[in-house]
Amino acid sequence: MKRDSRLSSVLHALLHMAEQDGPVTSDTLAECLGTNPVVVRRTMGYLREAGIVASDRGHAGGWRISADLADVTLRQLHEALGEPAMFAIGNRNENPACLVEQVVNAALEDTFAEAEALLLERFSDITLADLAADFARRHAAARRRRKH
Amino acid sequence: MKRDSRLSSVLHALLHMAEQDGPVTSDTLAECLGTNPVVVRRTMGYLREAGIVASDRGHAGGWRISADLADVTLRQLHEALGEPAMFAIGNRNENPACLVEQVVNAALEDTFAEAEALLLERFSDITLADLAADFARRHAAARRRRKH
DNA sequence: TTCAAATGCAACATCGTAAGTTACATGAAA
DNA sequence: TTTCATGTAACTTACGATGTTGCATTTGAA
Repeated sequence: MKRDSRLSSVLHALLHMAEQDGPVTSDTLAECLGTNPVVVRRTMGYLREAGIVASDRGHAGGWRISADLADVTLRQLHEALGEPAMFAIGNRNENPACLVEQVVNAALEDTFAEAEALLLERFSDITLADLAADFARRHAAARRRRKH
Repeated sequence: MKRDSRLSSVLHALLHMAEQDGPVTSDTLAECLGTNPVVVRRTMGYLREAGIVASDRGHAGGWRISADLADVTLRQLHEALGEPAMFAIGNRNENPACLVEQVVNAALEDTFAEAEALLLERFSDITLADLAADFARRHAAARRRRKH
């Protein structure tokens, strides 16, 4: 299964942007992420539509976070990306005439719906500020280790 | 995302087999599932390795369930299929040097691990016998409706 | 014995989609 | 007016489940 890593990508990008003073260019972000600037623009474009980031063209342009870090949850980011499918496992046929298959679908759908609800709930609880704080903690710890 | 529907497929096949007296051929199952007999053999082969079904060659051959319906859980089937990835969303890079990305990965991994644990727990609770009973219930209800 | 019906399996083709790439237009600051 | 940046369309690539073809093998019945 090929996984959608856009949520991971935008989180990585946003935290780097949060560490930076001015705007960050697509080229810089692409280097951080190990990808192509066009891919960065394409993916960050979804966040711009959702009002989470802004982009400036021309000299000294690039990407900025246009929201409060404490207000942006993983769930919002997931929604901004178009709520891609969470699961790599699914029903063979979504609207079967076969009664047997309906039973199978119902059982799987119920189970996956419960798991998706849990995921969305956790996503709602995690903000960019939480992750930035986690980073700051680890960063300080790493610096202490280097001193010894 | 292209989803893995093998779990759905084998459940559908197993319930049809449970309704049947003798062995069921790959051709018959393929028709039920709307697919190709070779795909059926390939997928059911995993269940044979796990001891859940058996296959007979030659005349009057086909597939049989070789376990008690009440003993086979969705979790066992998932394991028999090689425990395919549950999620269509994942980290961009599994072993990043970047501390920022490590923080992102950890947050996502924790969340998805919790959801996966929930899924596996639910899968452990559902047996083929449960689904067969559910089918029998719906089947009877549908027959009653037709009488009116 | 022979034939037909079934699985076993290897090799290859198809398909869908995120990701990657190329090319060029557009806008903003020096 | 030149340079640096994004915006975007069009195309290619990568990948794995799924689909397909072909043939060997086994089994029961005529």
